[in-house]
Amino acid sequence: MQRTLDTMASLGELERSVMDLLWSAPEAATANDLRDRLAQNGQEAKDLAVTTVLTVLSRLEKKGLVERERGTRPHRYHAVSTREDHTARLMHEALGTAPDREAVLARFIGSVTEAEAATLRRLLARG
Amino acid sequence: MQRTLDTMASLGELERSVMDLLWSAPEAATANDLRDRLAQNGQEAKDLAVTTVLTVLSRLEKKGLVERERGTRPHRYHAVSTREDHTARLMHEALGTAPDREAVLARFIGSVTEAEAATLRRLLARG
DNA sequence: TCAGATCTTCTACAGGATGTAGAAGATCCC
DNA sequence: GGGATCTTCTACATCCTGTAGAAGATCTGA
Repeated sequence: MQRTLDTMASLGELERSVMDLLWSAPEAATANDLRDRLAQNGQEAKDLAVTTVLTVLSRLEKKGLVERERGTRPHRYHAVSTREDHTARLMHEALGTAPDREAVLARFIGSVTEAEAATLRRLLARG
Repeated sequence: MQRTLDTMASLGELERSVMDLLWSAPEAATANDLRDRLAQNGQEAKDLAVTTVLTVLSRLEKKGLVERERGTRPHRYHAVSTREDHTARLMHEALGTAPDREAVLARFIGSVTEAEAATLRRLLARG
């Protein structure tokens, strides 16, 4: 069963952890960097083989979420887009799956906090 | 690997097709109804065994997306929530995965059509 | 330059999710 | 009661993800 574009966006747990690390650090990281940081992640600390991290990075690369610099010797990896862009795109993809987008937006607005609503008003005002 | 709540929301192709049928018809449907409708779906017409449809329905039930009326003899199935509610919830879940929700909303607004932006303004105005 | 260290790629396997459906058990109607 | 209809159980294939060893590639100090 082929995964369509949108379902591809759903990441596994480890894939997600790696993306979180790449997203929260500004610098491109090596597989070893990531391995070490994963080993020190408070609650869900994972002591993984570097090859495991490399495999995950390759898969993320194939999914288009990560890019690697092949020039440097320990390859360096970085997220292709910011977490915010990625998340916004996911939201947009979800929105796109429904025929009546306005109705979806109506429900969505209803489920948003007042603070978020205020943010939205502000963003939509100067637009 | 346990699926978290949000990843559970990502459906397979057939599961998605069945949900689409349940969402677009007002009446609760039997497995046979659905089987027949799947067999007449223009492009991606699928000629499936009824048991296949039943299996999928059971799985959707387990995921909380579908409810079945056990009273009637051919059980009747219907979606638990509307497509719009479901989609809005997905969007909200996506939003929840990012620490900086406001930044996500900003990107999201940027990717929305003018018509949708207008809808949002209207919805947010009377709030 | 060469050998040990470091790094990457290949290959592999396990477990869960999904598509698919037959066999067998349950229920209904004539 | 018995054939027809319906549901549940069981099963298998494939894909995705987690996980990592083996083997190949590359680098670096002596």
